Amino acid sequence: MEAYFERLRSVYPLSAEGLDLLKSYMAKKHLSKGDFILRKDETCRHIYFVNKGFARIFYFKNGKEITEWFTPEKNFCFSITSYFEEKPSHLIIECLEDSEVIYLSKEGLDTLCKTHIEISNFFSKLISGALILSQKRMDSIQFETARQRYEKLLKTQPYILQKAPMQYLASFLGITPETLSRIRTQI
Amino acid sequence: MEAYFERLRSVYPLSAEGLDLLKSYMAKKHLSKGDFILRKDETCRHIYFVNKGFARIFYFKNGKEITEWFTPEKNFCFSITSYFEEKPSHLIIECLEDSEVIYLSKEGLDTLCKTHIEISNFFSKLISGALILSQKRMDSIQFETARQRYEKLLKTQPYILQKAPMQYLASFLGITPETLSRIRTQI
DNA sequence: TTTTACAATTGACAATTGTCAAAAAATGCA
DNA sequence: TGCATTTTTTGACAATTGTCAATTGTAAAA
Repeated sequence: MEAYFERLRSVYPLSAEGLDLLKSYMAKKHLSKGDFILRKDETCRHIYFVNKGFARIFYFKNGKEITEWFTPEKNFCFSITSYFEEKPSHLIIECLEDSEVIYLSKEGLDTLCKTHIEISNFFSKLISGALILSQKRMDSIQFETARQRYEKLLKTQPYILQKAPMQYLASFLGITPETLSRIRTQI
Repeated sequence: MEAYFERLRSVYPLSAEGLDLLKSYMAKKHLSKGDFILRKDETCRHIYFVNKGFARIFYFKNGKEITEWFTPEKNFCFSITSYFEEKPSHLIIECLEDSEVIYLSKEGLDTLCKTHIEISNFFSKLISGALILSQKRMDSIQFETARQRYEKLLKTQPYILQKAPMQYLASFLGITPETLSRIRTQI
């Protein structure tokens, strides 16, 4: 069995039948560094699983790129508002490395959720996980300094610091590249 | 039919049977101003619906109260991390007015979700709504100034400004009461 | 290798916000 | 009503961060 099936089961313990159902709505794509998983103004109709590689989620604010999140290997990503509200995405998801991405279609997932309670529960678990992440990140942004958040990143997700350019990290932390540079020299 | 049933159906169009199932796990409480819906270190075992009144969600950071969110009438609230991870809550939910609150038990909801696909879909819709809210608030916090957020609040939820004391609003906006006071004189 | 373009750092200065103290205003209670 | 308490506002100053410009470093292309 492929590794990402195990990852799906770590979200919610799906039966073999449940996995097969999901599988019928999944597609694997190989993308190169710089390719887009989700383009600007495209409606997000899939949940993406970065099986191999590394991606970043960003958008433009006053002509500048703002990095919102990174997606390391073996993690999910999607544009929350575009997906649920079925509107064009202001978020852009880009591969920072050559990547292998599994696309799970919203249409398929919605269909399965209507008829299969196991899939519906899987989906609940998936989005409640996203909700917890979102909540923790919000707390972090509002009530920690940029330095504290940088240090936390250094401890908990050092691979992000290794893979992502400073300018992306700076906008992710909500500060300018200059300020990040000064923080780094003082640690 | 009571008004909050209609509100539940605005989240997801439940059948009469579905509503009855939920109803059996709901309890109504009347609380006074200053009462707690959720105490510190208590595990959040319900989703709360503020049918009448007004509540705020806050926590302590370095001995100071930080307001995280307000819950106006006809809205839901709960501690996301405490509820899903079943851990003691660092968040406190307090009534800022005499309130009528509907408690929907996690235990009941979990039980129903296992066997009733309609309830499972209702729950998915409820938490995806929370996820969208969380996402939008995160964008707002990270990439708007305190003044922009104050002005947006003034436009979209003026009742919060009327009901909540300045000090709560300040910590909600992530600034000091002094800075909020100065912003207000300049608008 | 050299060139070129982009990324990261550094310095000087401006703008914003926080801190602390005090005054003014509002609120609750006897 | 009047007093006590709390909240909000104001002022002075310090600390932090942003902006802009210049410099250095790095990596891909010629």
